[in-house]
Amino acid sequence: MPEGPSIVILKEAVQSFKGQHVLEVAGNRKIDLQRMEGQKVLDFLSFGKQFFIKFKKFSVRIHLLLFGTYRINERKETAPRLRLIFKEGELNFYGCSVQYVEEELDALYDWSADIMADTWDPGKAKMKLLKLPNALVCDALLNQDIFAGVGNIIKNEVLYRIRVHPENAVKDLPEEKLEELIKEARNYSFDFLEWKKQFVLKKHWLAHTKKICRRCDLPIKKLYLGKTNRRSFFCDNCQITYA
DNA sequence: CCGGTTGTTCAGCG
DNA sequence: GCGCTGAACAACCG
Repeated sequence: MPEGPSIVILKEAVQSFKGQHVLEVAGNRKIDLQRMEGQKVLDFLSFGKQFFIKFKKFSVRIHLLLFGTYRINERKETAPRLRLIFKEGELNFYGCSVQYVEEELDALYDWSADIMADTWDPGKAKMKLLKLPNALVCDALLNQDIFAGVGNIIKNEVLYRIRVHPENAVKDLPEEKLEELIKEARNYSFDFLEWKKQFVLKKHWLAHTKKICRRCDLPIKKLYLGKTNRRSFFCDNCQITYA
């Protein structure tokens, strides 16, 4: 479910509830869910992998983490963490983190760091990367302060596409390669979005979970790399180490 | 049926 | 106070 593009799909899918009042709230999250009852949904927003329901005096932040799911106008067997019932339809969230945010969202988030946002700022991403010269690129791509919304799949696919080995340090990449990384992080994320909508995302994976490199026919390596220690799938032969 | 994971936070420790 | 590690959470796929 939950890399940035999937949250964009969620946001688009709930737009019809915008402006509606919450008639009833349920859920097993042990915070004061009733606070939302009677409130009008002013907006639905996303920042990276986070989804927000904006009310007048507060917002609700939902993070689907690894396993979170949602249903719109239908229910799963399991108990929802949060259920919002509107005049016409309902919204159910399962297995996710649900928190209130009291602050203005604009004060908390740098929207230009959201890989999917219209306001995405590649120049700013480059500046942030240059401040982390020793970070491995596999970690840098997962850094939500720089690439909010990029997850492990996007990481692996971007590095494979631009033929960069995941263990390069940021400072070792030639400048144009660093810029290509930034550009492709966004570009692949939009491919992800389209493929996910068409239910053909997996079919398009070139590296993630793959065994053989389609370029050179040699085995794809699977290693847990970097401080993030996440699965990296890459081709030693095709993906360059610059150091 | 078990093992693994598209993610993050937090406690505990040195 | 720092970074690092492991646990915890949770649900579905192969």
